[in-house]
This record gives sequence, structure tokens and C-alpha cells, in this order.
Amino acid sequence: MHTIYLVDDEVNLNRVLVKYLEQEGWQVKSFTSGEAAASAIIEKPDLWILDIMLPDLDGFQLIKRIKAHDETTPVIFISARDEDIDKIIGLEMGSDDYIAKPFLPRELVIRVKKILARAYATPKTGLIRYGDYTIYPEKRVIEENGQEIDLTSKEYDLLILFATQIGTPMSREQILVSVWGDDYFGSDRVVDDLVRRVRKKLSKLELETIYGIGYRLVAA
Amino acid sequence: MHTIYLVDDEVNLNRVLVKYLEQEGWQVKSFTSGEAAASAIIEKPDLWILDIMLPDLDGFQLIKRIKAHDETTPVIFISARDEDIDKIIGLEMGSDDYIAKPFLPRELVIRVKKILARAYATPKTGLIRYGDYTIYPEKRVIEENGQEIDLTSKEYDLLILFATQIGTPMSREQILVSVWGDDYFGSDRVVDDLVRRVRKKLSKLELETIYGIGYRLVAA
DNA sequence: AAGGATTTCCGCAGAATTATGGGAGAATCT
DNA sequence: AGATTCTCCCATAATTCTGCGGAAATCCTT
Repeated sequence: MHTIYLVDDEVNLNRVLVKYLEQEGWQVKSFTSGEAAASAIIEKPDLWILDIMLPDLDGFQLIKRIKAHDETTPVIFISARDEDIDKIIGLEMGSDDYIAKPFLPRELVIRVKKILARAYATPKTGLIRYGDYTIYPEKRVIEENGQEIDLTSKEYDLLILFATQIGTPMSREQILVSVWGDDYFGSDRVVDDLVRRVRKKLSKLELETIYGIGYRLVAA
Repeated sequence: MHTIYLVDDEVNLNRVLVKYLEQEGWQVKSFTSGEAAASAIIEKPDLWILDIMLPDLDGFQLIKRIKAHDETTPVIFISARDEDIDKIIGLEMGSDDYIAKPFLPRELVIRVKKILARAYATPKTGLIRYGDYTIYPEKRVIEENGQEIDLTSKEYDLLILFATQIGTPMSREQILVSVWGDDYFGSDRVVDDLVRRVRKKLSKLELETIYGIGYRLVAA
């Protein structure tokens, strides 16, 4: 389930949009001022929907802060003013989509779905970069500066697990389920072993140990 | 994997576009001047994206040189000026598509996908080269330096499957469905057998075993 | 700083997977 | 029909991967 933060000072529209978005099963939090929204950036929602015109901090300033905090967080702009729209497109504010007022809530929902799917789907196509490494998920290949590195299937599964969730700590339990499947009943020490093997082969991967918890991949 | 050369002197836009294009798994090289780009024509990228307005050599001169070098290389123009757009459409500069600024990176990616698909679709008629081998898909024939090699029908099906997906690992399941059809219920070890026979006949084909996964054809 | 808990490191045996050789039956060709 | 090729499958060999025990190192708490 995804969390969506909505920022729009028109309370009526705000209320309507929240209703529509919640109807899709998303968890929505709404703000009517830029400052209030800014202080919620650390909560890391899965998607931001920003109106450009806001009483205090405007949408452009807001997106800068959001992207500064996490480059990958998707943002959708909404605005009524043509010059804002031009600015969004022309200056490349880093938004993932925009929608011009007036619009049907239905339309917004469609865009949100699309953006969420793209941002949080394991990229079957496309690639993942991590420092000098380039990962081609669909080819089960990882290269270091063009030089392919051999990984066994479990090693690769682990890599993908972490590479698609950079920064998120993973418990041994989670790793076991993801790599071994939920029908594995051996010791969870095998995870340590697998981590060790991956670290050895991919020495530039910052696989951090979280004592008593598990592991996480630190952003490059 | 395709290589795309991008020429645009607006560094900001340039950087953003590179990011988006790389995300799709393409290899991107970017230039901020026409002269720099011109000297890279011999490197034969799979696609050029050209801004019209450039400090030295403009997009129109650039496309002439590109097409002179290889008529078939696809080119996409981008420009902000209406008169450029008119010129592109009216004078038939040989571009395969154009896109007016401002635009969303997403939009460009869609066009690029379309152009690449059109230009580099594995031709049903036409041939595939792999090292010393030349494959004529429509004739179901493969030659090694002009010398035809006999393959049985399943062997040929397997070859085509891999040759059209070079580098991508194929599970036994996928191979079974593709070569035998989805109504085959025997053991999937027949795949090993088929691979063995193809390897024997086409010894220069790097059909790699991926332990626990399946097989893949390594790029020549 | 000590002590217990947790993690890392190491090597190897056995488990799992794949390669190979050969044979029987099916399919195809003459 | 007979001959030839093709396909499937089995048994065995070869290979690769992985789990485990235990020792060493590291981390956290007191």
C-alpha cells in the first residue's frame, strides 16, 4: 500500500482528491500550506502531488527540498496557470508528471497509478546504477565499468533485493523469504554467508551490517 | 542495447535527458557542441538526438554529415523555435521525428523507443550476424563463412530464440514453451539435450549455462 | 575494560544441477 | 517398408553451489 502526500490550499478540491485517492486504497495525507508539507518530507511518502501556487512555500521550492532529500521520490504537479505549466516543462523541475487545472479526479488517479507503477515496480527493463556498477536486472548481469562479474543465482537474488531497496534495512527473515522462499527451514546464518560472498565479489557495494537487525545497502 | 548520442548545449536539459535515457537501459553519450558531435559520427551510434540551435555547427548541418556517413541512422530533432520546426517539416531534412521544446523527458523517451523499434526491429526478412555465423531467419538457414550448416527444426528454433535475445538468460520453462509449445509435458531435461546438440554443431556459439537458471547466448 | 552477544571468516562435504554417452522408439525420407 | 535421422529419456560422471560447524573478530552493554 502506498502513501501519497497531497499539497493544495484549495480546501474543497483537497477534500475531493483525498476521497478519490483513498478510494484506490492509498494512504493519503493532505496539507494546505507549503511549510506544513516541507516538515513532512522526512516521512518519505511514496508520491507527492503538489499545487504550484501555495500561500507560503510554493511548489517549485517544495520539489527542490523533496528531491534534495530523496532524488527518486516521484512528484506530480498540478496548476491552473499556463506560465507555471511552461515552467514545469521548460525548466525541468524534476517532476514526473503534471496536470493542468481544471481536471477530473479520475484523470489524476490514472496518472498516479502510472507513476507509482513505474517508480516502484522492480525494473524488468532498464538498469540500476550503483557507483561503478551497472546492473541489468532482466539479464541477471552486473558489470563494473563494463567488466562483467559472475554471481551465482542466490548471490544475484540478494543483490537485486538490496539494489531495488537501497537504504532500506532488511532483516534476515525478510532476506530468507525473498531469496530462499518461505519454505526454507534451515538456520538464518546462511544469510550472513551469502552477504559475505556478495561482499567479496562486489567489494564496492556498501552492504552495511545493522547489529541485531540485519543488513542494508547504503546509497552509493 | 542501443547507443544514443545526444547533442544539446543546454547543460541542464542535457543532464536530465541523459538520466532518463540511461534509465531505459540505453548507452548515452552527450555533446554540447556541434563540432564535438561531428567528430563522433564515425562511432555510428544507433540514434542521434539533435538540438537545432547549437553554438557552432547547427543541427541541420549535423544531420547532413550524419546521413552522408550512413543514410539509415535515425535522427530526432529537438527545437524551441517555430521556424526550425517548420523547416524540419517543410524541407524534409531527413529526420525521423522531431519534438518541440518544451517537452517532458518522458515524451522523448517514448519517441526514441518507437524510432528504435522501427529502425532496429529484428527483420523477419534480413539476417542476423553472430561472429562467423550468418543466420537467414526466413530461410531457416545458418552459414559459417558461407558454408551452410545443417540444423534440425528444433535446433533451429532454439538458435533463433537465443539469437534474437542475445545476452538474456532463458529458463528451461521459457525454452520449452518457445520451442516445444505450451502443450508439452515431458521432462525439461530435453532442453539440456537440445542445447548440447546445438553446441556440438555450432561450436563458436557461446551458449552459456547459468546454474539454477537456464541458458543464455553471450554476445559475440 | 570485560564479557556476552552477534557477526565474520574459512574450508569442505554433500546437495543440487548440468554434461555426457548410449539406447529405444518416433518421425521423416526414399 | 526400410533406412536414416531425430527426439526423448535414462544412468552416470562432472561440475557448481550452498549450508554448516567452529574459530576468530567485532560490536554493544554495563
